[in-house]
Amino acid sequence: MSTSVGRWREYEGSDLPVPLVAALEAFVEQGYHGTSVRDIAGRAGLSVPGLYHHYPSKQAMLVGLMDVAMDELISRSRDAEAEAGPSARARFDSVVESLLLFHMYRRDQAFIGSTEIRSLEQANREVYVGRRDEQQRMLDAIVVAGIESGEFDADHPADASRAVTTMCVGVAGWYRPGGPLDPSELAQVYLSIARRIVGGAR
Amino acid sequence: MSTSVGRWREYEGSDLPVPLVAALEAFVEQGYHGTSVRDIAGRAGLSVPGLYHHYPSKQAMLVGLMDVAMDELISRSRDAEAEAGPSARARFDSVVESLLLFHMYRRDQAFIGSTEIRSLEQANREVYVGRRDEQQRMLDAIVVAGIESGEFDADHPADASRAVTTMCVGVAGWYRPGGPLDPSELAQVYLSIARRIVGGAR
Amino acid sequence: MSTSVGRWREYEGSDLPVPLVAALEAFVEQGYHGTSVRDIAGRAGLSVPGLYHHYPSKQAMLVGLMDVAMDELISRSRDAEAEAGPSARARFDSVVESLLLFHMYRRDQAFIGSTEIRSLEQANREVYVGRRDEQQRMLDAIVVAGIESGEFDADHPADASRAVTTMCVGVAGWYRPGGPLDPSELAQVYLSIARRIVGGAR
Amino acid sequence: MSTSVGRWREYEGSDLPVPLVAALEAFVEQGYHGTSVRDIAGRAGLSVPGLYHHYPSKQAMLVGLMDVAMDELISRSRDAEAEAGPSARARFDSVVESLLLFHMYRRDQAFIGSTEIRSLEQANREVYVGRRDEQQRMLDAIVVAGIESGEFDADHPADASRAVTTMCVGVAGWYRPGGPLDPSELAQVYLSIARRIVGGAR
DNA sequence: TATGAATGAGCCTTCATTCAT
DNA sequence: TATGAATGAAGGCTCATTCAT
Repeated sequence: MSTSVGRWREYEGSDLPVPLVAALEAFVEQGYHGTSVRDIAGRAGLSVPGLYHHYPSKQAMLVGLMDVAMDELISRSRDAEAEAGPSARARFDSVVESLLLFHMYRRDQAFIGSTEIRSLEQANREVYVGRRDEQQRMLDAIVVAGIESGEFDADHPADASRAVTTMCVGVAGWYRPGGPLDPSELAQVYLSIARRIVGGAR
Repeated sequence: MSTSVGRWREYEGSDLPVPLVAALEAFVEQGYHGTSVRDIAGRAGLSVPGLYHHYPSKQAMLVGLMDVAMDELISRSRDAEAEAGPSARARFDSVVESLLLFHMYRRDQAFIGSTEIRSLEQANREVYVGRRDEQQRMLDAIVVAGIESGEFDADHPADASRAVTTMCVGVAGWYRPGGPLDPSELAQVYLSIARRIVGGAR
Repeated sequence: MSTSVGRWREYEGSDLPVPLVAALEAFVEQGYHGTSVRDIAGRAGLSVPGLYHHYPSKQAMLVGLMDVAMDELISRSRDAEAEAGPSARARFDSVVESLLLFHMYRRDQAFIGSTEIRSLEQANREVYVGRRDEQQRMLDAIVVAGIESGEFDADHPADASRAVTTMCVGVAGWYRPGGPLDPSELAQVYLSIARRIVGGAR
Repeated sequence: MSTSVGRWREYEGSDLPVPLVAALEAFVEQGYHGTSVRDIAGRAGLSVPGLYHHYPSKQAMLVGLMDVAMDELISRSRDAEAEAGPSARARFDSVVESLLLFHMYRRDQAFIGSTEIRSLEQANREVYVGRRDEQQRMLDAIVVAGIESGEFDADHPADASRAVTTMCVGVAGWYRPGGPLDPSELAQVYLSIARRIVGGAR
């Protein structure tokens, strides 16, 4: 998934293949180990071997799901940062907004991406965690830069950065479309909280 | 689990029965559905029927684990609030500190308490979620009180309160004993972040 | 497969169709039931339906393989016998040599022909076993004739004949090209053993 | 299985556990890969998990079967050789008779032991083939000793020894109890053939 | 002719749970 | 109290085979 700079705020329905949509739904409801391949196949309108024609294993579906989500998350947050220009505050606002939007518009994928890491097999997990940590370091660097430039005044930059990420990821755990605020409004609410966490002049 | 007022900061090893300790370890590593009863029995040094002698089902072990944890969390945070006196800021600090300490000292139980809710059977889940929401409402009320009294200045009290809780719960996802800061030091770091979220004079 | 009289000693590469070569390899390595149609198709460089275009079923491939082998075995041993003239000893030598050569030059086919009989479906098995028994009777008759004529002195003609056949068939179980003796030399070694089994003057 | 010297000729019903008897029957009829665990369980009068309570895998049943058979074969042939005293001819007669009796009285186990080697997993196969080769070397050594002593006059000792073994093993492929000759009579017939193969004075 | 996609049936294995002892 | 033995149901996955294209 790649978005042009400026398009990181725009979301359409995910173009996930039908079997992955089915797997995603099932994993969200029941967890990876609580979901049977038969269940996924049923939701996808396929027979079990029909499903295996597209994915060689249940694990491959989880990996596919998590990879697509991580690709999109990284792509959108990079675009957001690139668009923001050099100021740490602008980059922080842009990246945090992109994280928040992603965790609302891609709620289910984001939820699985944070709760099913332990269900990845060793090798897959290592790759995934590496990418996630890289993503975290992007925000860490912005916070550190903002403190060095005097734009932020957090006492513990790494913890502040982690708290912001935790909050953004947490959104995927409770957000449901159809509430009183739409995603961009909610994003502003949580962005204002995130700004408080890193501090500095407002 | 009940603590006297004033003792909510003190933690000893959990007095969980051996089978629940075994189940807890397994659930943390592999998740509820990824863990077999045989695995739990093996970790507990029991035969499978021996385990069933103590708990009627795997689900009962999960419920037991989550109930014990929620009992302790509620008990400690009530004690913390009671000890703090009437000021919203003092109550906020006390309760948030108690949440943070609990999520470090009872990391595994807290982790399971937040990640395996979907593995609870319907009836058990309803009861548990009710208690969790009640716990959340305790912090919500403090935040609202602080805003009304002018102690806090958060624009969106409910979201601020949820952000604080999310951050505290998130601690259980990454905290490991043996880091550079001990739990009480780390609690101060995150408490300072929580204070920023609700704002107001410092 | 048909050979002119006098050519029963001459072997070229088997002209087995590609899919049967693939099936043969796989059956030798893994057995009939241990081999999947996908495996055969892969070895043959065909898609699965492409393979089914040539053979209607896996069973048909086994039958094809065993029929070709039995055709060739019978054809060659008949030619060998015909060439030998009337003497029982000459016919014995000729037929046994042809058996030995066949089990070396057509080692894999001979191996499958003796180990996968139970994998033939009832009707196919009956036909195949009938042909194999007919082949055995050919050697039996020579041994009996040799005893009646005084050329052989085996005490138990049927058992001697079976022992000779068993030994020849057994060759397909261990012979590998590239050893110190070439097939015609090895055939002489085993022919000398066969002669001892039926006995008589040397 | 261990037999005292002198008892290597005596056979009682094999004391194979019920599940192994069931597996043996099924493997003989259908081959290892052609046999399902359900089939074995059914023959054994057990449910499938009941069967797994006793054996951890289908492969373990095959290994169990082949190990028991090889243990008994080695034990009996060693006893037979020990009993025979120093003469090569006496040792040959004794060992070959023990091989023949074993392949009749333990026909099915011997049959599986020679036809399902390729169904053993790598590691199991290596161990098994090592033991089988060791067993073959026992007969090889006797034949060589007999040639050196002048008791035998085979031209190709290794081939003669292999031919004898092949013949003995082959017996398991066709022998059925209830024929005109009982095992000890049949053993004498085949022993006389084996003697011809190694030759020497009679 | 060739193949991507599909499937009913079945594979080996493990599940949570029970019960006689 | 504890456990060896057992089981119905289900697990992930593969089988031989088919068919629309």
